[in-house]
Amino acid sequence: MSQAIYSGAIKAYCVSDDGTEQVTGFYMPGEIFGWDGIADNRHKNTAVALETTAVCEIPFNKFEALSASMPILQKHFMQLMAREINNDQQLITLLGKNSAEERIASLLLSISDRLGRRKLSPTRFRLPMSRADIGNYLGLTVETVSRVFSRFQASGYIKCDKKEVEILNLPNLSNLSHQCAEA
Amino acid sequence: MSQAIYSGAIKAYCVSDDGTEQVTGFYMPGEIFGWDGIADNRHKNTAVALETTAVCEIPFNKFEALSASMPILQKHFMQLMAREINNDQQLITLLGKNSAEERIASLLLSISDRLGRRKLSPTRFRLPMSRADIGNYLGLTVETVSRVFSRFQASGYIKCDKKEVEILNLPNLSNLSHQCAEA
DNA sequence: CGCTCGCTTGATCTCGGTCAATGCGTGTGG
DNA sequence: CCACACGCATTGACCGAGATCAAGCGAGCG
Repeated sequence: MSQAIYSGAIKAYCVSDDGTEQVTGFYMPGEIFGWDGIADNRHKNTAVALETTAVCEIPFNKFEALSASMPILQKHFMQLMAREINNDQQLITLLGKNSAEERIASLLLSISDRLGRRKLSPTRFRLPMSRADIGNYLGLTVETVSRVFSRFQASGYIKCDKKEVEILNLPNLSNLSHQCAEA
Repeated sequence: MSQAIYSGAIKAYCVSDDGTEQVTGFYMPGEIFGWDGIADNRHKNTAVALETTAVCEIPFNKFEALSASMPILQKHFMQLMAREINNDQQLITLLGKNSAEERIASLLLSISDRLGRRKLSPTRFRLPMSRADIGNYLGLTVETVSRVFSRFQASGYIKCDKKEVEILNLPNLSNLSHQCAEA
């Protein structure tokens, strides 16, 4: 049914019938993904590890049995699904209303924030995904992603070498991505 | 917790802290919305009726009690939530990868399809929402929405007067919106 | 009657997509 | 060990879809 990530990173994406991929999210340690399969017990989404990754499979039928005896578990899972919905809707806002710079600033801040919660450095990290994945996720081309990274670097917001990123000016970045707080 | 729509139509949207609105969906008779509130028992989303609308409120605590005694109900609701996630991810694809014409074609077809399921005419209907709402939902400006409607009409795909729409060439429209089948 | 609101249409501008070239690290085979 | 290819990232030049600005129009309403 779903999977909890121990270490590493995952990209989730779905392919439409015309063959194009849409990255729907990046998942990092401590996060859970794979809700969509519940709808019809057939995943429309696929997931690939972006680096060496350890996951914990949670089969749906096991979960059903468990939650019958533990109602609190059921509520917890519904909350996690609802959080997924909120995340998606945040992404929808990002794609519908925000510029390339705003989208990438938001992504960087989201990653920073999520790493911070896991007690990892929120200002120095390695992006697990490629520029192409970022572009796909944010509805941009590789070239635009690359240009924005360069521009951010020129402005002194970040320092980055390929996937290695250091956030230098967090306030300015979050100023760019005036989005609601991460769920 | 959530609401089932008897008649009329609803637009759901959320406002970010900078005050901008993002329409996250249109809901029609027989559909259910309001999942997001489960995450923290506080809705980030708001809903307004677009026309005279009758809804049925489903409070979360009632639901919890019910589903404890009826496990099948719980599964059913999780499936509905998962469908919501799938819908959102379809919208994400639409916003990230598709042109203005493709987005609007998809919306028209989605409405057509959903009306058809309720045994209403899938080719002649009245759009319950304004051009501005459509634009907000699809990440477009009012002007672009209006222009695309005009272009579709010029191409003989649809006939429309303000909110009254008739689909003349369904194959061509679905050709435009080469998207995966609605969940 | 005059006002506002929603919709349409036109003119212009701009952000980001497209096309193309280059660099760079890595793996592979001679 | 070197040559080459391949994937990924960067950068530049150009172009176009859609945003922005502006004007006009019909319908509803005080």
